[in-house]
Amino acid sequence: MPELPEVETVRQGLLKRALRRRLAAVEVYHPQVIAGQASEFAQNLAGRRIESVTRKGKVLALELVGKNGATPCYLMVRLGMTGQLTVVPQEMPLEPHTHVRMPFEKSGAEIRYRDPRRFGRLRYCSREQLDQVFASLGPDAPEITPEDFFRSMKGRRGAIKGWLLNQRILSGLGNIYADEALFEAGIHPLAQPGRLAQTAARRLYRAVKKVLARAVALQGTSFRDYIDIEGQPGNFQPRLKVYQRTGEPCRRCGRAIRRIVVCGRSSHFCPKCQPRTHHLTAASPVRAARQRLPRRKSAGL
DNA sequence: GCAAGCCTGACC
DNA sequence: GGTCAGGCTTGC
Repeated sequence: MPELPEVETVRQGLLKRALRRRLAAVEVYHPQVIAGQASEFAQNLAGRRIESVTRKGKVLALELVGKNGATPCYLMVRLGMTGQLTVVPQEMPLEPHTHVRMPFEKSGAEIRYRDPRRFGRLRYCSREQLDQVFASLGPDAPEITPEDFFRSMKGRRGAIKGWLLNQRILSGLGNIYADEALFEAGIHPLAQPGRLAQTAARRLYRAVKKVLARAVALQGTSFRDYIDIEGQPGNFQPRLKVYQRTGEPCRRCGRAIRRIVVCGRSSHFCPKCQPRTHHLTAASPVRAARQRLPRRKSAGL
């Protein structure tokens, strides 16, 4: 699952393999992965040259300029769950679920977008539109200051796990690194951000940065689908302490790792290293009742 | 049937 | 505004 370390690895790969390349053409095989009109997307990008590749959180942005050096435009990429961007020889047979091809001019290579579950999106946009999307995201997780981090926790009563996953607060964490950071900090996924002790909040701040830095250094984590630009998997899997290790012994204390669902996401934690303190154990009766009843669909009724 | 990121919409 | 469930999708 591409989270910040995986997206950053892809960005670095694009810098190496796609920078200053001109797109000879843009072919879309599955318009569903394009935000907006696929024909417009293809027409606007074809013939342009990749000038830079930036990232905020899990969002990638390729800056492209036309031949006349007119206003640059942007190719925004969200990989979703199973999205893969690769740079491969044009003659390489198309893998199943390849939705977009962008062959380079004067090079035998091309960029391909493949995405079996099609949760990812490619979007053609202006600088203003890109800025809008970036502005809607909280600070990139490795960049967030302690002041912003602690301020955003104030008064928050929902689960810390959901808080870490909220891209408007800080951007880049997904399920893997949220679980890993909470383990690193010794905090239970249901703890309340606004009620964390100062020491715990500080541990979490450091844990987020540490876990992400390590994962970036190891080119990310590959579960099923993630690969980098060259098709290589990441190397962080052996360093995972809790994620997808339900029932296995904690690497710190030996207790069996547990799995619970928090905010609809599976959450893995060590019951001994991440004790259930600093949060209300009693749910309010109203909320408990709401959770018991499946909500009715609003459409179609 | 579950996993995931992101969006929408319901509820307080 | 905060919070969270549900839906999308398909390979395992």
